[in-house]
Amino acid sequence: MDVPLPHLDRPFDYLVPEALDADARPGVRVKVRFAGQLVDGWLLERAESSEHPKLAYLEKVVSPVPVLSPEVARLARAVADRYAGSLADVLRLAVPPRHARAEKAVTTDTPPTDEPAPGGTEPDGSPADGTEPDGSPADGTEPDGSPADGTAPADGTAPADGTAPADGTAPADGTAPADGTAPGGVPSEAADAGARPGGRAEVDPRGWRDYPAGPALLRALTDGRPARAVWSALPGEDWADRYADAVAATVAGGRGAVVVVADARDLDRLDAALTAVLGAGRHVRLAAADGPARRYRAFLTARTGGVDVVIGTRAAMFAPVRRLGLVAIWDDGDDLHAEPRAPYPHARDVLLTRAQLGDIAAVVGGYARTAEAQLLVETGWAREVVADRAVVRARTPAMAPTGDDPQLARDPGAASARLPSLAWTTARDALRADLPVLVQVPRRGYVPSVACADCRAPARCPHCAGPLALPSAQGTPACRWCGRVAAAYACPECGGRRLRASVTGARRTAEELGRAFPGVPVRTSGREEVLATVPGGAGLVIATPGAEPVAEGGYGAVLLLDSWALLTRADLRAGEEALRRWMAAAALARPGTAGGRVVVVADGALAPVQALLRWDSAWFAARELAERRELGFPPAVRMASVTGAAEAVADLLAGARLPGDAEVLGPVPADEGRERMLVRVPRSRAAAMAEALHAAAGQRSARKAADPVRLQVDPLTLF
DNA sequence: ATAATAACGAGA
DNA sequence: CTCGTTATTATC
Repeated sequence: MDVPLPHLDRPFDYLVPEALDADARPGVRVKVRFAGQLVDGWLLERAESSEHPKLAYLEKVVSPVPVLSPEVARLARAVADRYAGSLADVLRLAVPPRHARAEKAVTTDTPPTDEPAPGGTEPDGSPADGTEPDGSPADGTEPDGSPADGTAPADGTAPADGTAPADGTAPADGTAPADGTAPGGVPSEAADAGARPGGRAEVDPRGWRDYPAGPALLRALTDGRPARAVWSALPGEDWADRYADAVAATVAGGRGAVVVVADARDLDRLDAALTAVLGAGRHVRLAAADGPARRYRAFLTARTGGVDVVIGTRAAMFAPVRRLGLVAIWDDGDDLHAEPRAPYPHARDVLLTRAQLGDIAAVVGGYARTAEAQLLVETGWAREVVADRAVVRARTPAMAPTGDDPQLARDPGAASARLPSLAWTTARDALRADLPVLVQVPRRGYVPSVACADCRAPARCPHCAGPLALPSAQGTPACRWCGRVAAAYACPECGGRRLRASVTGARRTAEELGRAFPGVPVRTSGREEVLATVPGGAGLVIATPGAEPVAEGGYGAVLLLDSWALLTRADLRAGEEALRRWMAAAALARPGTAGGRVVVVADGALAPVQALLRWDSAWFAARELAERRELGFPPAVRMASVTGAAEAVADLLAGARLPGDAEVLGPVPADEGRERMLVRVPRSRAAAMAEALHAAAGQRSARKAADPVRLQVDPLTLF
């Protein structure tokens, strides 16, 4: 039922009129009369009988195309359960809005039928292997709204099933759906592919040879084994080519792939790489930015089996792909991978859930490793694919930290105001060698902190020394930590009373640098205009994080400015995020042996800076994860945030039958007068917490509680 | 939203 | 004890 009310998050039975019998197949959109009105819904399965005494008739089959595949239906249910959300909400994300013209175009090319055999028996589902994608044991209850007892095997240890791969893959919990059937109730072709004896085409591992476990990973993909990898890309790595290789290896084994990237630019790059490797017409791209018609067309092409490879932004994470054999995500630390609509699933988690539910390989890749990816490695759910230190050293640009030079920084009139001398000389040398120089500058407004307009000292709260921020352009500055308003701020350094936004935008920086290096062409790449590539000769490129163009032959120098602004953000992920952005920029520099240099304007003793200098984000991620264990933050634990009007939040939590070991923290004030409470449980209780919160939300919606409450599981920002 | 149903209280 | 009103709950 396509209604978002949590208390209606379950299937309802309807009679199928004779006239609709042929079209009424699992996966089609339908309209039904519900509580007196016509509502949209999904036909999940056909059955012979119903428990319910008096059934109404199906009103209409919206379209005979079974857009919701059994695999995706099962995935959507699992994602809803994980995120304490409703199936309807997830399906809204999983199946793009119908576009009738696109549907006509695609379905006249291709017959709309494929694996879900009409009238096929539906297994009762939930093989319920007791592990989560992160390798932690799930607790006993599987709140999938499905059968009878609702209990799953409580212990997370599944017997090693016969298909457990020897190399490049995780040990222990590679559980297959017990009976070898796909969710659709037909024999899984995937299982066939895995069992088929060798002799298939082998794909050249190319750049994967730089990683000791790389060739084995590709072999596993071709052999149809569910390898799981956390990949730390080398600097200078052409990640899109590597993913194209991985997809090609999967396709060579007769299976399909889904690859998710963060933004349109990454998608274009992957698109090109894939076209080069697979040829045109073997894949489709699925992105909301491509428009409803193209998006739906791509979706249907995949759904009807026209292609077996889907790439895209997070809109593609639910893409229906036949015989899916690989899910992959690039740069999983990018916050664009977090879906902003309820129930706020993260692309990485959706893909990993998908890999877990089917016997599907997974690759989580990036230059920088997230704490979440580190958890996959530490729990043994995935194997790391990393280069040897010697190779890393050979590929890494020469890196150096440099402190902010107070003399220059205090002289706002100087053209080089923001360039410490090491950064300046490094850039000059690269330009003299006719090499391009990349300057990474945080986005204006990214860090809302303010500084003294006269001496540029960061404005700090007089009470707690927290960073002051301007809520709006003309507001009164307030402390980000304690919330006190600093009405009459006076700079402790120089006594100045005027404040300014402390982070200068890319345009301003471009002007300043243009003056510092006269005669050198300056390009900017940022929010308004993102450049994909720049030519190899001398030139300055000013880019905000995520918008750095690739330079032909690599940059001679990369300058990472305003680093303190990234590091002092009041955010749990500040360090991880800073490292991710630095590595993404530094990866575009030439290797040190070819003259590539990176200067980061930050204290070299800081851990994220250390990790950058050594190109060792695995070390940093392990440290980060250890710290989160210490503090009790995700991903070491599972957290949920409950946001809304104070009474509503209290009401929901009062009605929630949380697991005994749940901790309730807060309240802390949230924006617009609402407040936020956090619920924290050990990972083993994650499912129970989600179910309890979803049920409590159901109780509230059933009695039509007015003020809404937002439930978020593992929200990206905690404070 | 709306209908069925349970709960309640007043008057016979 | 019954009827009429109101709160509650399920909605195929």
